[in-house]
Amino acid sequence: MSSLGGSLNTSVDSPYISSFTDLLGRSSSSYSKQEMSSEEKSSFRWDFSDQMNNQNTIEIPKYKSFPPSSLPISPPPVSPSSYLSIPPSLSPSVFLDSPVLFSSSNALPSPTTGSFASLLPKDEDRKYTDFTFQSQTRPPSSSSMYSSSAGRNQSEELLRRNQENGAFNTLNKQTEYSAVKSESGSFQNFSEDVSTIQANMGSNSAQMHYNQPTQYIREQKKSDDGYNWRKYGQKQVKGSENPRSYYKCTYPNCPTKKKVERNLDGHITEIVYKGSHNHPKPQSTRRSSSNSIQNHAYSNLGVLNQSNSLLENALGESVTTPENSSASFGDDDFDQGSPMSNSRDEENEPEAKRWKGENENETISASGSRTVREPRIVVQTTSDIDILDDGYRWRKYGQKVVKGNPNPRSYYKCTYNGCQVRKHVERASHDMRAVITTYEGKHNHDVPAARGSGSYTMNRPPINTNNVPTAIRPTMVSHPNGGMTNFSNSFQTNRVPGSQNQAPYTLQMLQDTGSYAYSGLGDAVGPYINQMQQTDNALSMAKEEPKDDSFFDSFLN
DNA sequence: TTGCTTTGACCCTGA
DNA sequence: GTCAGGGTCAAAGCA
Repeated sequence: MSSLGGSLNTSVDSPYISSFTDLLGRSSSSYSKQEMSSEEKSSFRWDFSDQMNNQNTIEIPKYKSFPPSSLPISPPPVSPSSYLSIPPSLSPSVFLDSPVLFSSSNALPSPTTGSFASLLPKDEDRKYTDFTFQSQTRPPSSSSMYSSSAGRNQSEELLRRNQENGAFNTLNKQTEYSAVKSESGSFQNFSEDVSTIQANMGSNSAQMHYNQPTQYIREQKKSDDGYNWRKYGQKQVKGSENPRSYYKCTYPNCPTKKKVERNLDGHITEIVYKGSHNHPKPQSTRRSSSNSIQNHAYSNLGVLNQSNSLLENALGESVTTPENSSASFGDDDFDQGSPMSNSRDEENEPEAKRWKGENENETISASGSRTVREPRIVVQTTSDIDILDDGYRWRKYGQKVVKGNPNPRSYYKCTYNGCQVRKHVERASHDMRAVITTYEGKHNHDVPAARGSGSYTMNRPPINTNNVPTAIRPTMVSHPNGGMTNFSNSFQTNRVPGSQNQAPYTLQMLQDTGSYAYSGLGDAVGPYINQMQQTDNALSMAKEEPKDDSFFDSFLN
């Protein structure tokens, strides 16, 4: 869809265009994508900036209008000034930060992240045998964002240099993680795709998946998540044909439990962890009883985040944004093996209360302190809540289908170090466009500075100068700090609620700053832009390699 | 014998 | 108080 140079078009073929347009001001239009004329598509594509100003002059389908299979997958003639361009120096991490990277032509995105809850294959049967970091056997595809192998070669060289320079300190960690994930039999695809993106992004981290020593893979084959589990129950839960199995950590006095749902094929459809391990990961090579299931609910996202770190390391960049510091799969974090250990300390707090707590609004920290959270419920009848995010960084840590709503409820926690705020998001059962967001707790920090703002020091080529200094930060629908606020579909030059330090987000920032664009725009626009781009890629992926929805589902868990 | 899974019953919680 | 649903227990069976 885009050139090797890193330009990413904002083709309207992305379903998120609609959302973005909603964000830009459309409030109620909702004709299908198929109804969009080519002129409109072209208009939006080539005059994106104009659309920013003429918010009400174009109707864009809502998010449900997913692109047809006839998406253009061959690289279009790229005019860097014509598309919403992202310079090649853009940190690929932004592409890894949103699960929308993996899109589906027939799946609804996550209400919050835009992630597609079900896409990638989840084929346990494949397990280890077909996992390899070396398998970039898929020929360059026109559906890839970029198709040049030259960029990859260059990336390899850069990667090698970075490794020599010690910039790949976390490589092994990543390898371990990836290998672990491979046990689901599906991670290879993810790795490939990420790598493809990275390579195509011109990143020197492109080969990180391909160059990793296989010894780590073998090591990881020895165990699952490293802990030993004992199944203590199984139930057929209502509303799902999938039996749910209950596991306990076999370590003495370890309170950790997990419940696993499998579909009829035996594939994991959901894993929910309860509590955290109070012990180091057993060194035993004995396989755990949970049959090679990983910490899907936590590590799946972690791989994205750690990929970020790897990319950044590979790029030799210093990325110190709160998200990266808290959400990246850190180093020893994952080694702890705890389902909750993929982040910082606050992540390690017992989750017993949250699994099925006496009080859903109460959590008990490891030290015994209790945190009572006040739930807030906001019904958002927007087309896509992804764009209407609240400016904070959220990391998905779970997902489940709750009674009364066939739509899965996505669970997120604030990635800010020490912040206890959580939220869960679900689409209303009666209206898929309505999203119910429940916040728990209050942020103990401002809206985090936009990722990369001031942190990315990449050289960026000048790009589109057709700047439109229109603030594209949407009015927040709700805010954990300030409670609910009225939602407006109009763009405003407003500051992020709760933050006094952030400058208004402007499209100019987006266009001028290149890689800053994503970060500078914060969560509101960045993810959207990510989505636009990633969706293009993801859709191409989906077209190229039909994937089992379930894996992606687990990936998001 | 040990450790694990299976499975029906029981308990708890919330509506 | 009743009922439904989810989580847990524990006996039985299996490897």
